[in-house]
Amino acid sequence: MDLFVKVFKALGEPTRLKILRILSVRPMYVCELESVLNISQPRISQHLRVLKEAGVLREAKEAQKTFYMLNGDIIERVFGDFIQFLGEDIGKLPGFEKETARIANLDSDSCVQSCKNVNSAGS
Amino acid sequence: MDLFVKVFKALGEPTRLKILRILSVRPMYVCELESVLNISQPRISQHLRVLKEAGVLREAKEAQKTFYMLNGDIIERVFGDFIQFLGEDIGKLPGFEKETARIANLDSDSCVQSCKNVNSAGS
DNA sequence: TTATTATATAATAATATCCTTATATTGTGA
DNA sequence: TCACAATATAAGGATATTATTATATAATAA
Repeated sequence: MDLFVKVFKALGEPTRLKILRILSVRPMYVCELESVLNISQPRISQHLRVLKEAGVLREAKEAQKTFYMLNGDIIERVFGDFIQFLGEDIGKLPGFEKETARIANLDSDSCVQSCKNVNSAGS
Repeated sequence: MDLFVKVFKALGEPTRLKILRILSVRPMYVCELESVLNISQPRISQHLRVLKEAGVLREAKEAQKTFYMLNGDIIERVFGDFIQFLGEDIGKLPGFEKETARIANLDSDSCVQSCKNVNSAGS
């Protein structure tokens, strides 16, 4: 799930989406992105790092320059995995053990805050 | 593009992803989510609002209760639209006019900051 | 009407994100 | 080596997000 969060967080920012869209035209150097986007170089570098760390971009160093490109069809794959994640039997998902158990225990009284536990206190 | 940002931002948060995953088992009342997730009610309500405003969830009021459910296959549709957005001819995208023009003007000197403009200043 | 249930909203503090300015790093050519 | 080009990183302030606590709203039942 952490990967989903990371990727969606990376995509959920307008400047990064613009960078992605530009790089989907063709791979570019940072300095080219700077010309195209007309925003500051550190700002671009920082966003590129987030996208790279999410696995969405790859980089290729060429002398002083760095070439950035979309990382294959990773976005499609993550999207597919996410749809699958939503459709999967929740009992099979790691990290949802407690939730699965609590869903199984949901009964019609689940929403009644009143004296549910008072009587079971025994005396 | 704003819609993409809104949806990805909504998905890019662990608690909201958990809520989504739980609601993909079946629609639930807020109080049921509270039992299942074991987190505070305001926290759940606030996340539900974000998801609803992104269009990912729908709600149905039933007396005092509110029933929340996944909004059909909107996620799949947004994902599909986004892949299409990335593949589209950038010249056809609203909001990318300037970038399109600047890409067209990129030349081999695009990365040379030096005296590009000095000579053209005329004298 | 009054109390209670279910939910939403408001206010606040803690944390995270984003952008800018400044500086560091690394490679290249003079 | 020295200067510079290209990029990355660091530090700072401004803003946004998240979670908590407290309160408001709205429906229902007594």
